[in-house]
Amino acid sequence: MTDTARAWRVVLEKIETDLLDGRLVPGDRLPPERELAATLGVGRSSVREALRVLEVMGLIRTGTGSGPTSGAIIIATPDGGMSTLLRLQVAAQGFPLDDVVQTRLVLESAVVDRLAGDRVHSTADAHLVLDAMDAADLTTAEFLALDAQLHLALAEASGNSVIAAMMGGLRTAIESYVQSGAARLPDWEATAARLRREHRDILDAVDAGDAARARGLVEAHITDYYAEAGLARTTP
Amino acid sequence: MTDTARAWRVVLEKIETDLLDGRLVPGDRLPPERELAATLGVGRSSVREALRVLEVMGLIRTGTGSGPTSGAIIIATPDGGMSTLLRLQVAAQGFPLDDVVQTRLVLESAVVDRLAGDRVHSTADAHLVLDAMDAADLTTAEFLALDAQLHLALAEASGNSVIAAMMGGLRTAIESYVQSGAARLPDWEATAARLRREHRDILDAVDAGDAARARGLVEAHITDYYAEAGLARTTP
DNA sequence: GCGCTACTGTGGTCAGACCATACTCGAGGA
DNA sequence: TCCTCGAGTATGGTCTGACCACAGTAGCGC
Repeated sequence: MTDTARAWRVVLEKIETDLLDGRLVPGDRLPPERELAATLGVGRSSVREALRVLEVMGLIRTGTGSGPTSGAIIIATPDGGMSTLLRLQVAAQGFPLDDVVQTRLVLESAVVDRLAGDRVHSTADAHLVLDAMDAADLTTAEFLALDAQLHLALAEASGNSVIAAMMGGLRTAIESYVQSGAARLPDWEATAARLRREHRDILDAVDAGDAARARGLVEAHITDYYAEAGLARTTP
Repeated sequence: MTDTARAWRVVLEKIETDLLDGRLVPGDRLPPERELAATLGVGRSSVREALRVLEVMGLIRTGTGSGPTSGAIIIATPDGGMSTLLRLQVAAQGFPLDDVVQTRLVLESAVVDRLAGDRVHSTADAHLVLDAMDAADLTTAEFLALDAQLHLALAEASGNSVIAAMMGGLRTAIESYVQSGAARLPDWEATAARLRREHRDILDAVDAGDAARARGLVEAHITDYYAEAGLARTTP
């Protein structure tokens, strides 16, 4: 029965077990598609379908030509895959916008909480982005991009790659909604000024080690913005 | 240049924009592969690569034959895709085990916090699983499966589908590690008894509306178990 | 009117071909 | 000897066409 299962799944499982057993580690090259197909007794197109999944999920990178940079190479960079998954699910209405925002709230609160708690990690990157946001000639899109970068910098500073990937993905998933929400604001400049102030306050609280205050500020920061832009309920 | 980009991406983007614009909604059927290929000017194999990605991500379900259940149908069930993504990333060492456990901690704390806070949601499902776990003749694997089910029931009770999907995925991702960790325990029966007790305590706190206590109990519950099984650092 | 059969439409898979690309290696010249 | 350049080769990217398995449907014969 197993051999009647879908051919591409065979390929996927073979690679997954190779990963689990340590036969494949990041940096390794997979066998050429034609060779994989012959080894597993499936067609090359089935191999390609499996590789396509792995590529979108951020597990491999493929390169044409020959030499060390060609072929399929294990990379394991989760950001892209998480973004794609969340974005598509939101688009297909598998994830309500509200739930995405609430989840962002949970994760971001946890991030600043931890950052403020154990002062091991540096917020230097976040400060750099913060300063960049003070430029006066930013378009709305540029400002929002920096905003996303700032929140992501905080997540990365906390040192948890899973949370960082999830936050990046959540942000990407609702990016188009954030853009259109900003366009609906009555006075963007005023909002931008407020956001800048709130960002500074949050980072101040984090740097001061005041976890409770940082958490409260972050929650207000996110909740207020989405409410103001008409993107989500004010209360969960 | 964009039109010389990868053919399967064209297909993926076409479907994504159709979803975003509401031209496709859950329950709809996609055009047949051959028709999609002709419409978009790509080969059928490229279409199939895109559909494979959508299938693994949980956006579509494909069926052979003819009639209403055949073809590719939009379903938007995120659980499978999230599980696959996290499982593969953990296998490929893109996500350290510690980070997965810590993220689970963050999400689960938030879940019980919210459940205890606004008493709108019912914990009836969780109680059912809890009772099932009292059966005396459970194997380790069965107990762990129910354990996973219990935690997932709590996440679903909180009403946030994103968090529920993430928690389910995180659990799946580390399932094999949890299994092998349980096998290393000196006295499984004693641990199981303790876990049962902790589960009851957590649900009691939730039902009593004591958010702070529920949160503390959950954190201890998870942290202790992983520490005992030698799967993660005790402190972040 | 009923039941069976052939047809049709769908995804699943494979084989083969061709192209673009990027490295490799050797021949030939400076 | 060393450099340069061109042919060769290995790889992914794509398309085409073919065949199979399966499920519903229509039409035919009784």
